[in-house]
Amino acid sequence: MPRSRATIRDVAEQAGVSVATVSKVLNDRYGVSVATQGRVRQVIEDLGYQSSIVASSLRSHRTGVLGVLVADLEPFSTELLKGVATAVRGTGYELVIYSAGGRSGDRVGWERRYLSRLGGTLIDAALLVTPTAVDADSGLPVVAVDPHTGVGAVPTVRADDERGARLAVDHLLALGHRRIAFISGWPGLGSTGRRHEGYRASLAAAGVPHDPSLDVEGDATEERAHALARALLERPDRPTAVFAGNDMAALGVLDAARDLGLDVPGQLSVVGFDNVPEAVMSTPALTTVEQPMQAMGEQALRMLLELLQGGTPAPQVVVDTRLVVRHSTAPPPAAPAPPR
Amino acid sequence: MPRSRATIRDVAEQAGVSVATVSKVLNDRYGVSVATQGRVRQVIEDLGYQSSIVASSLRSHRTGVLGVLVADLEPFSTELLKGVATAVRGTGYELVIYSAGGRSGDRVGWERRYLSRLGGTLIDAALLVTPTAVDADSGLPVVAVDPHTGVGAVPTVRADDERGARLAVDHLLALGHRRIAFISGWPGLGSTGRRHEGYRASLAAAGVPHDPSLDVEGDATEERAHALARALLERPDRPTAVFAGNDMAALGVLDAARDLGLDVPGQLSVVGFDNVPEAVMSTPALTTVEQPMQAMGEQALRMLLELLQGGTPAPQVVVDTRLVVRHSTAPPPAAPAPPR
DNA sequence: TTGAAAGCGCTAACAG
DNA sequence: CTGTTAGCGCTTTCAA
Repeated sequence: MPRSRATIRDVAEQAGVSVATVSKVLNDRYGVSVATQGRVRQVIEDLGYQSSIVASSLRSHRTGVLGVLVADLEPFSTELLKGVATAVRGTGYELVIYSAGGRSGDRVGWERRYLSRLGGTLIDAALLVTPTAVDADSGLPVVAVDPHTGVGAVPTVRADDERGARLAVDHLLALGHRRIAFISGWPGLGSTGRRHEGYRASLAAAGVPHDPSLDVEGDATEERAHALARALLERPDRPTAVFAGNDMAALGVLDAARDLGLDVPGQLSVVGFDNVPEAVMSTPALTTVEQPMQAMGEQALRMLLELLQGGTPAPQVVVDTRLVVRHSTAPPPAAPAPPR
Repeated sequence: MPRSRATIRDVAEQAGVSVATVSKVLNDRYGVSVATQGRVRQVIEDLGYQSSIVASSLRSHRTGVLGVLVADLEPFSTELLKGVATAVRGTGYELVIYSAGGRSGDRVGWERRYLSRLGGTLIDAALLVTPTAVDADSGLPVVAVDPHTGVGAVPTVRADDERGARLAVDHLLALGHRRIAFISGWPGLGSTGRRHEGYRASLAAAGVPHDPSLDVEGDATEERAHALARALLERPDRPTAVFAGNDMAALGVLDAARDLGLDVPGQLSVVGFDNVPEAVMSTPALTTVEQPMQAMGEQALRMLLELLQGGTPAPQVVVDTRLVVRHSTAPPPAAPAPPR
């Protein structure tokens, strides 16, 4: 009985063949007699042998595993991962996920380090979720989902954030709102910038002047949005609606409103962005802009596969967003009837 | 300029030393002059060199990475992972997560295969979340969280499920309910069995006869619980309360009640188990039994670390559960005042 | 203080 | 068809 894990050598000895032969049957290579093959397979079975991914990839420079690098495991990345997992099924590739664990300190360094320590030996390609930077010369096929601005020539999948934001703000405007605040998502993220632009554009198109004091910078946490919203809502000239750069932030706004005894949507309308599962379950259910997170994950993985096969995927795939009206939006208090 | 990633050889050449020396400075070994050290570090910097985890671990049999194997990325495992990520911070270990992607087909095989292909070469130890089976002889330090029944001599962390279930059912009984249905979680999971026992025990202690037709087998999906609950609630002698084996199932019950126009908690009380984030956000907010998922993740990782350091962690750590009463439970319709 | 050499477990020519 | 020979990139004796 093997004390530690069996190696290819153990199998070779037991089967009375060379390690090369074992390697061949392992990899379904040509040139092994059926008899030998059977014998070897039997020994493999008996010993419970499993080849070491590490050793084989070190030699063959192919691992059969795709890496996904995420900054943290939160609702957005988790949804995305579900799509990634779906798309990888049946491709023969396996998936490993590296999470930076939310530490935001050394994002750039973390991504670089992982990419280069793993690349070529541990993973064949990588999917980066909201990466801060990507070296084009990492030598590894890479696809990014919603990267920070300035991330270079990497194939990217992202949502049509600007349009989504306009949809959200147009909806609020159509309800009669004029004082519409914006609490942004993570600064630096491409999507954050585009959603902000959509907000400004929609306001401008409606001839509503932009009030910078209603336009604040948040991140993707409920806590921060909560604090920000509180400050906004305690003002005498408080907004009648808040558009949050992502759902978690919107949930924080909902909380802040509850704290202050403000009825949503009676006294305050709130719109989010993303449509994470949590948005459906809030009280009231959140009106939000949906970006198809799972589909984005699937799409990104497909592009990675294409890259792996030597193809050239589109440099940027933009997926549609759509407004999902639930119960956190209504006309402003004492508003004129909305224009029809 | 290096076409592909720099290797230790490139560094050695550039610095005019041997690879052995580079390896020494890389690993902070004794016996390198300060001058050489500086020179080597400089070259490493210049070349952007990162040692390959794979190659180094192949030789040293130590990787510095801990693996977490999860069947899927759902609310429970995700919460747990947050705790794991917290506990790993500052230990010098890195974390990689392998997800089977929810495919339930070949769970046992998947776990074995991964454990043995990665063990010793890719990960130093593994945390298994709801594993179906663990070979004691995998040769790798392993800790399990809420394993299936029959998983052998592996250190385990789990919640006090039976007590939690009793808490839930006692609460329902105290409110005056007598017809209390149970929709279980994944069959086979240890926690599922214990929660079921708690349900039976609580009923028995109160002298309420057990009605097998109210005791059905679910899993951890909203869909299945929805269907099951629908069937239960359409019966003329429908239960006045449902205790679900996990929150996702409870959410499915809530949905089913909504479909049928049943008011919760007015006409039906619902209790879940886990207290996932989604439970707070449902309408009405879910009364549920909390198991400290993040803490469980932290605990499990600490045990793994202890194992790694040659220690002997407790064979089983059982963490407390507690009832969180929110708004999905109330006395049954037309019930007598609850006994005080 | 340094480097040469041996090998981790495996695959990839190539020769037999 | 099968085995021999060379490594992949790195760490680790052990001599120099």
